[in-house]
Amino acid sequence: MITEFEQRLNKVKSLRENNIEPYAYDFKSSHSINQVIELFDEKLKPSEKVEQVISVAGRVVALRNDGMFIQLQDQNNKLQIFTLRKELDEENKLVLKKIDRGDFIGIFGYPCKTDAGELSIRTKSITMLTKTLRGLPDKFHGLSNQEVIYRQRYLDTIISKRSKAVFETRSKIITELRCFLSKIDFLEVETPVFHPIPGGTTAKPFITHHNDLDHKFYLRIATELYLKKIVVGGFEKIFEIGRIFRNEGVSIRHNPEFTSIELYQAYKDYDFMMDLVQDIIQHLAKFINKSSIEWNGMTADISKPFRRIAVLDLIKEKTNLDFSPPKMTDNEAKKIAESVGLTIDKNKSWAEIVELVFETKCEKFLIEPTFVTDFPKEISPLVKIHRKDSRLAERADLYIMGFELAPIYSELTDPVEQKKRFEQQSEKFERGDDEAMHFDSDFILALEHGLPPLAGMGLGIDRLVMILTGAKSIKDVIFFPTLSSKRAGKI
RNA sequence: GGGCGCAUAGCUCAGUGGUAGAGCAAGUGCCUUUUAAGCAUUUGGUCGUAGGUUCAAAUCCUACUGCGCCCA
Repeated sequence: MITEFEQRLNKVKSLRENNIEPYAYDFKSSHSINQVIELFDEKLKPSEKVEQVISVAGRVVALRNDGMFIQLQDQNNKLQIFTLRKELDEENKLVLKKIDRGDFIGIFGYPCKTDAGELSIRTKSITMLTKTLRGLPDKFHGLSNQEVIYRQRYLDTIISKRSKAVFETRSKIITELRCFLSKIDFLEVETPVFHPIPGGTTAKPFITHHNDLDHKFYLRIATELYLKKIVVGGFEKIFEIGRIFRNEGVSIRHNPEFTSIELYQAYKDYDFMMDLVQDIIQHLAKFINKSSIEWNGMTADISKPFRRIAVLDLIKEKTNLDFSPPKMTDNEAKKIAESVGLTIDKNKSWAEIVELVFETKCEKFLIEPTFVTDFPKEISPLVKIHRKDSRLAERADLYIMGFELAPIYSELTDPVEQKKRFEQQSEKFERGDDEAMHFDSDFILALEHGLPPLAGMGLGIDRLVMILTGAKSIKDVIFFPTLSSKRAGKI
């Protein structure tokens, strides 16, 4: 009884016995596969050959006719290798014999076309670059086991062109985002991941511990408060792209660690920031050649100006419920919400009810890009009070495809008001709301030194990549999504 | 957190109470300008884990683990 793994180990041994090292140190390719295609594909007719030796390297993804035809794959493309055994010396024959699907090889040979007209390289010599001990997934069906796709992403991206393209696009989007912001004079900054007090949003944090300081730290749930301190320090246009950690469930749109960009510009308000967010998203979409996007069976045009509507108007539009009368009590709000079948806890306030009605009755209909504006101030503790309605805050949330993509604020700059809001949040925390904000006196101290008028936004990069690439799950745009560490099955 | 579903060979999957199967991959031999190459042949399994029911369990039941989907 001998397993495939052992057979391959034997091949390693056998190559070494013949003084062939199956794990090479380097290989000098004269051309990438794309270059070979570009230079020779149109030039050659079926059965023709060029008398020029070139070299290419890559991974063997298919073997046909007992190794006579090999599909070689490099980072960007595939190319056929055509080998006539009788044209090889003994050493090369041995290497060819030992090649398995999955191995990395280097080839010296002549560009040619087969009788069937496929561009190939006619082998002069073969070098084993890396011998694999385990085979690739099924060449026709690929990988279908989701768990293996996530735990062994490398197998997925070897086999699935589509999956690989998603990650390439992700990288390009982030690079272009930096480039775009740099051109309009934003400065990229970095702030701590370890926070003594979790802040900047309402979410459950991860807790960790620093041994030497013997101190509890939280992994950041937002970058907001540190970034505002940087603005206090004299920086007017800044952003940070970084990992955020939230101790919450995993779903098609939530990964416990995800990448966000937060961006702040001094002397501006949320109206300005809505324009900027729209510019950024439209620019990135254009950059990857998309004017409309498809996601989960829905389509949205993102080339037009995004709709802007106040949350109270939106609720009116979608449900016919009116929560806008100026002196509406919590109890009146409760009755209105219950008239459409919602169950409302006794202690819920008008603000919380408005939020709930929006989330349950409106959110999912926001397919086209929409800025929902002017949320109740109570549920927006870091946001300036609306200049025209003291119940509301100058906050806008961008929705696309039925989910939230970016919150935008006229940031609260009044230290006394901020202190009051923190106190309210702390009370909520004391009452058992473990997502409520903590009181952060360091942040208040910074505000007391003066934060200029400030517009801010946060954008989930993973979600942006999802909608721009059509990926159904956030896990499809994260190389290694968070999974439980216990391994199922055998590997 | 709740509900539903899935877990069988390296990969993709059949098998629903009675001797564990196929295709691909891998080994051997043949063929040789193939396109999921072909022909012949061989190897490969603690049927996720632990219990239970049964003369008999991959199959039925329970719990657990992992993954997926839906809901909160």
